[in-house]
Amino acid sequence: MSKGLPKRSEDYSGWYNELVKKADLAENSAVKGCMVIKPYGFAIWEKMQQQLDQMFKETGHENAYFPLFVPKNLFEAEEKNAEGFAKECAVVTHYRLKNDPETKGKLIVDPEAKLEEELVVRPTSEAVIWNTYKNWIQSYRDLPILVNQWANVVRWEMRTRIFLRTAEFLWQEGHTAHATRQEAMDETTQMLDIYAQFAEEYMGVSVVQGIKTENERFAGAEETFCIEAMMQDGKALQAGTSHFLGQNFAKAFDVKFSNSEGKLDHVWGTSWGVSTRLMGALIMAHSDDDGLILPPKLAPIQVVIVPIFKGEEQLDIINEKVSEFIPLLKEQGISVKYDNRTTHKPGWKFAQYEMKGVPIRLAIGPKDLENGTIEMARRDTKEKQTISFEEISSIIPSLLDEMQDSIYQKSLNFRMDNSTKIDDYEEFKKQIEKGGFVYAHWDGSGETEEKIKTETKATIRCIPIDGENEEGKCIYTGKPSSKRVIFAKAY
RNA sequence: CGGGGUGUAGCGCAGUCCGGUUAGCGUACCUGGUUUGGGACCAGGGGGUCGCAAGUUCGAAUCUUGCCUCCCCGACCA
Repeated sequence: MSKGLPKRSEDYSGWYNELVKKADLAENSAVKGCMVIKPYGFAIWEKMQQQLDQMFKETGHENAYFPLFVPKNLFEAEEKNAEGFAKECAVVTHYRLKNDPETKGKLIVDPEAKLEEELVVRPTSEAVIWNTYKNWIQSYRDLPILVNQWANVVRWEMRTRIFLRTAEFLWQEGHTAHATRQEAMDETTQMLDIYAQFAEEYMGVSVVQGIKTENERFAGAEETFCIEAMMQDGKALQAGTSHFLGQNFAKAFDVKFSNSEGKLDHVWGTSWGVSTRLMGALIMAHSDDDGLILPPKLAPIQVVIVPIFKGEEQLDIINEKVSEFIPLLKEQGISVKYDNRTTHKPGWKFAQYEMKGVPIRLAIGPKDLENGTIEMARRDTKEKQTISFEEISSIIPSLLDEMQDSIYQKSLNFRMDNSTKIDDYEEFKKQIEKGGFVYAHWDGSGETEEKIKTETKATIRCIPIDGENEEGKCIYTGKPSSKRVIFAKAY
């Protein structure tokens, strides 16, 4: 492994690509557009999953699993949804291979094994799930249905990037069905809140909650809510979406129920998801030129201990000393790794664990044994301090909390510092070039949105939910507007 | 999908233009020794279908054709 990363300031995307590899998170596979998530990267994803899963269950959701394949006739049932995804679908057309009669040892697709009904590899599961819900729902007593699935999906993207946009990715998709519009809308916003809470409290990433414009809305939804995060290069990253589906899918799949008055009505739906893209957000939001910076709550290893020693006798003494306080940390639910391998030098280990973003490093050597101390270094600020053995079990947990908070504050400050209100189009163009979120007035038309996008590459990330109503003029057309929206270049 | 670049040991690269000894270098790896408070040093060693396939040639990493990967730019991207 070669040393060092490209500098963020010189080559941001090169920095990201190298970091993903050097921190052992993931790598490109032999399959076009598909990644291999390596154990260390997957451990972070598992921590995210566990936390999200818990939050879903606390709000009454259950996990289930639906098929990977969607028969084409089901897929096309909801027209807008089908149209929106059609261009990026992988399609199974045959079910058998056979030996190539012309070249020994090669296989060909057996032309006689053509499927009568092609199967679409799910780019999202609304179709197959709503087709199933049809059988599950007869009465208002069957509602609500609150189901989530953890799955993989495939979207045949033209241009891929590890974690941010891959042809196959892992995600969760919640699909709920409700008796009333209000209840479905409440579900939609509840899940958006959960995503925002997860991003901020666990990932330490500050986000804006908002509503997508019609152009950016999920195909088949009546309204799409999202959380938008800002990366260190000032670009936006959509970190999660929650869709109010109205009765669109219920109508497309004929999902009706009798209400308490005995009248038939279509059910109301929502769907919501976050994906392995969150890994990309986590990496890009916090890390520096020395490697990954992980928020303690999602770090697979929270504390690493590195012994510094000459000879086996010294190592034995350190081993013994360390074994005294490791249980005190583990008791408190802290994950600790003691790396007393003799195959690598301390300096090498320091650099490695910095690359991998381990929040706290403890180093203990002969000097410390003499003084009854240990050197404690925090990854985010690189600060080191010497503490006594007695203090370890009390200082570490509070430092982890402090780091979690400080990482979030830094992200929040960064977003604030790079958010500007602008009312002049020329100035707008300059600011978009610089990066960050630009709050500007917009006349509400898709046409204007499209023109601004063509001229500046900026898209409307969202109409912020907590934005104040404020009279103004559209930055492009000068037409009246009642609220600012967020423009930014996005991943 | 269009334009550009790229593919040679685990990783990073040179060699390719102008075909010709045994395909090199750094790093990583293995062995031995000295080391160990920020990516150690010395000596020795192993590892290659030169992206894949076909062709030209006495001879191909090098030339030709086709295919594929990854990266950058564009289009596309709930």
